[in-house]
Amino acid sequence: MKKNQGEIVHDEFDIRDIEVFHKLLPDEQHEVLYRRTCKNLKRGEMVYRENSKISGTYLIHSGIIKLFKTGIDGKEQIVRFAKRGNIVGYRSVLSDELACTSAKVIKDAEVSYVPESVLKNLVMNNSRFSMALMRMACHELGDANAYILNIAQKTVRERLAEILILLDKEFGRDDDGSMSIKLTREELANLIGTATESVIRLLSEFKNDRYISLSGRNIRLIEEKKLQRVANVF
Amino acid sequence: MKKNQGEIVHDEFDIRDIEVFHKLLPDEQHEVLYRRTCKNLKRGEMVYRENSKISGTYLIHSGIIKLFKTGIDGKEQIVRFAKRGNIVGYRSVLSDELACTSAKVIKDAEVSYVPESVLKNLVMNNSRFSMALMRMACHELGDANAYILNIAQKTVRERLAEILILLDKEFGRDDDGSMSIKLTREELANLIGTATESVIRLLSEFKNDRYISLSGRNIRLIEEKKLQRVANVF
DNA sequence: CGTGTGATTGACGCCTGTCAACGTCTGTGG
DNA sequence: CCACAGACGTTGACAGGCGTCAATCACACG
Repeated sequence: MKKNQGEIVHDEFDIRDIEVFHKLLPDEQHEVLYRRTCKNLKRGEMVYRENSKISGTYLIHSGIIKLFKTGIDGKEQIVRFAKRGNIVGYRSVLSDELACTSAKVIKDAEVSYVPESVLKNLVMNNSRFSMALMRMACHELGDANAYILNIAQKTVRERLAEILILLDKEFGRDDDGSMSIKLTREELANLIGTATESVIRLLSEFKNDRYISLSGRNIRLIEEKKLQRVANVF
Repeated sequence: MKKNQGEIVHDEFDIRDIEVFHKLLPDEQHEVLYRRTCKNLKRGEMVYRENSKISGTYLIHSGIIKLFKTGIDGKEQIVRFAKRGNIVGYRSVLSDELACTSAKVIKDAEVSYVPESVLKNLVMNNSRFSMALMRMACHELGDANAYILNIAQKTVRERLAEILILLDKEFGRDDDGSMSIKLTREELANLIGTATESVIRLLSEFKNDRYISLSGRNIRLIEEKKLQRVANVF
């Protein structure tokens, strides 16, 4: 949202960023606006932690959040990213369970926090909204299933090639042509379920093969077609 | 379910088997009973296929269904089982997507089929039911995330030990003490994401170590504690 | 009794995880 | 401005887990 010149009042974000909330009636939207809290979060900040009780849901207006589970000896497993338009934490709220993932900011983010009671009221009273949420959850479930297949059946090499293509598509590119999402090698490893060193080796292999170019955390896809072939996608 | 008093039609199953339908009002339950179709399915029969349009959801009254995705060169990846009380196919119906899995009968099953329109009407009109369904979907999403962590970070050996414990717990045991769910070695492999031969080798290893006993597809857990340790669960 | 599916076992080797050492960069504090 | 610490990236060496291929066995079924 824009601020009034000079005075920084309007650090409130536009609820229309979040598609699923389009289904709300004007009154309901106002209710949300009234009850929500806006926050600016910097890279590295935690949004919530695995196994904690979540008392509300977070709407992402900008930036990127990673959702991950913590495994043996603290190794993270990223299960999903959330960007503008997504909401996180709703799973725990709606299923009345503890958070099954942690959420951490990857790219500075603007989020608004909507208390549990508000969300649940909306679900109970507005069936169109409820249906939209359900559709979202079901879609995510489909993604998760696809993810399981990939990790279970593909080699690390294939998974890395595929994830590069997916991330490039989902988050777009910066002006310089590099992928907009910047991950550490470790985060890439935690995403495809492998060791950091393996990611490094495979990335430089792709680089030598001229499939991609590297510059720090910036990755540019040069030969997407060939990456596709490596990824074994049909 | 009984129809007219006295006359009992045996090929109709009790809707109360499915917990989420408890939220329905009497009228709505009757609507479901009136519109549903009962089926007996034998091991090996397909319920629906991946990438097909699903026109309704299936309620499982007895038996076991496996849900799986088909990967490269046809290798199956099992993502979930469904048993008495579960419903399958609802994900595609509610998200208006093609089926992201195939469903196949593992243990002879009694299912009833409820057309899409009926399910959607219920969701739109009964918010308590809708909430219950949502809760179910969200819970499944949590399961899927946990599964991703397991496959990504654990060794085949650990995954096998863990899945044996989980299946034993979820499906119970027969009179002879063997796990109630009988899977082929290949299905076990498709569940934990490995090769059939690896499952065979590890099973006989567990057997030699006296953690389990084997007799065809019957598996009995002898030393669950030690399996737990192998599984690396905390 | 032939046929087919599933279970086993052995051989082989590559992919990948682990360990260790080192290089690079950034921010901090003296 | 430099030194230092700490996070991140890179490279090499090495072993072993696990996938693949192939042959054989076990068992059910028409």
